[in-house]
Amino acid sequence: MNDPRFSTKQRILGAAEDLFARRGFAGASLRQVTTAAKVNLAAVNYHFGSKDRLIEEVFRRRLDELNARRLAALKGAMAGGNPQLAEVLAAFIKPALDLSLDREGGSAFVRVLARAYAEHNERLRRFLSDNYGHVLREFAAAFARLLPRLDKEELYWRLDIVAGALTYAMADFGVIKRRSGQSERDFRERAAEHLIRFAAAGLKEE
Amino acid sequence: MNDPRFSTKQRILGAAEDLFARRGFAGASLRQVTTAAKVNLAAVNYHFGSKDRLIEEVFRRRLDELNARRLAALKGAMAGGNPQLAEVLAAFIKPALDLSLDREGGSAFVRVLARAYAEHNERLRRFLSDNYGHVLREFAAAFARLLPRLDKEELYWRLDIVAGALTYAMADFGVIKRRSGQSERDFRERAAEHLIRFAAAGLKEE
DNA sequence: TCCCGCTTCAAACAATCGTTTGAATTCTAG
DNA sequence: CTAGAATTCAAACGATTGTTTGAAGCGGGA
Repeated sequence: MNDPRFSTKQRILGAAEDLFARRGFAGASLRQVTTAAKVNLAAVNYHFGSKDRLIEEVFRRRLDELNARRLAALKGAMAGGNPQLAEVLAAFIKPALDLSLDREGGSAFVRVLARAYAEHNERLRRFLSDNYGHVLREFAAAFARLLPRLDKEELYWRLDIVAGALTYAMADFGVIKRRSGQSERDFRERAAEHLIRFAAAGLKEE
Repeated sequence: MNDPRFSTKQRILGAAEDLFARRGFAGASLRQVTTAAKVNLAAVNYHFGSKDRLIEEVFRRRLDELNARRLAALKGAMAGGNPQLAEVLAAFIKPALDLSLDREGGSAFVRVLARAYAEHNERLRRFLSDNYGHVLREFAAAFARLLPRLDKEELYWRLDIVAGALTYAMADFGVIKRRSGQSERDFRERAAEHLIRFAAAGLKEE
């Protein structure tokens, strides 16, 4: 009993993640969330204070680990001395892939993440920028060292495009569907491979 | 007077487009829409029947012309006999760019379009697929002729990535901001150029 | 055992939601 | 000018929203 993995707080976060992914932040009501979590309606305001703060906690729970993995993978890729472009790209993309394979709602979360981009919500953007902006800056610096012939503006443009393609691909927005024989893991890994090769080609160009 | 460009119907569509872009379909209420449009609340249900049908009309108004332009540009690119990859890409991307430059809400609409992807709303997806799926199929066929060495699955993967990057870039999700001296048109055209070159490199790879 | 802090609960709060109504107004064709 | 259709209007509908309340239930230390 009392396993913190199934605490009221975690059950709310899990149900919120799922419903935010499927119906959006405004589209999913607290009553839907608490019903799915098998929790009393008032528990959200008791544990989180408000719906906005619940949304922030949904992000924090996943992004803390995601970005730690990304930075660790980046450090690993840079350690060898002469890192390959594909390695650095993989350091950014693979942890997101792993997250999307997490049995407990990870694939829902990447869709929530994509929604966060679509929402031009100022409060949410500032929260994400304040808490996780340094990760993007570290990767930008790494790419700058790998592609010294690209001027800064050109590099930023291309990284921006890569980030867009990644967000879109991870959230399953695309038209490509998994074939019936194929496992989810297999499908995701294939997607990451295609994405890394495509992005590497676009980044290296000229 | 009675200019159809400023009719009740069009004013509602314009206001809805703007508010859907900023707050999402669920996040923007009909009261906010009708207030912004300087129109009575009941006018939405009188002219469109329901909020869902209003959403569909917001898409139809822009997509009819967008897709007609895309198909015309594609026909132009294929007419020469030996079309370049960049031309076909431009036929797909440039009309979206032009739309995003339309003074009357075009830039809001591309953000609405991006939201449509984030919403996994079944009704909306079917509406878009039914009405505009044939455009994507025509472009896929054109790319298949241009890249005969890629097998079908590989091609679909890459087109999927391109579509994601385009959606993302057009909706201004990225971190790149327009410099103060730069005009909106200039910025958008630069974005399209980067996107076309990046996508062409990724599509041609190997 | 009793007590106290933590958590859960049913119920209600005012506000806002999409939609409907029926009368008032405006437009248009004869 | 007038009849009738098309449109706009203020008001209200029941349902649902996020949040608050105060009492009930709970578990562990004295």
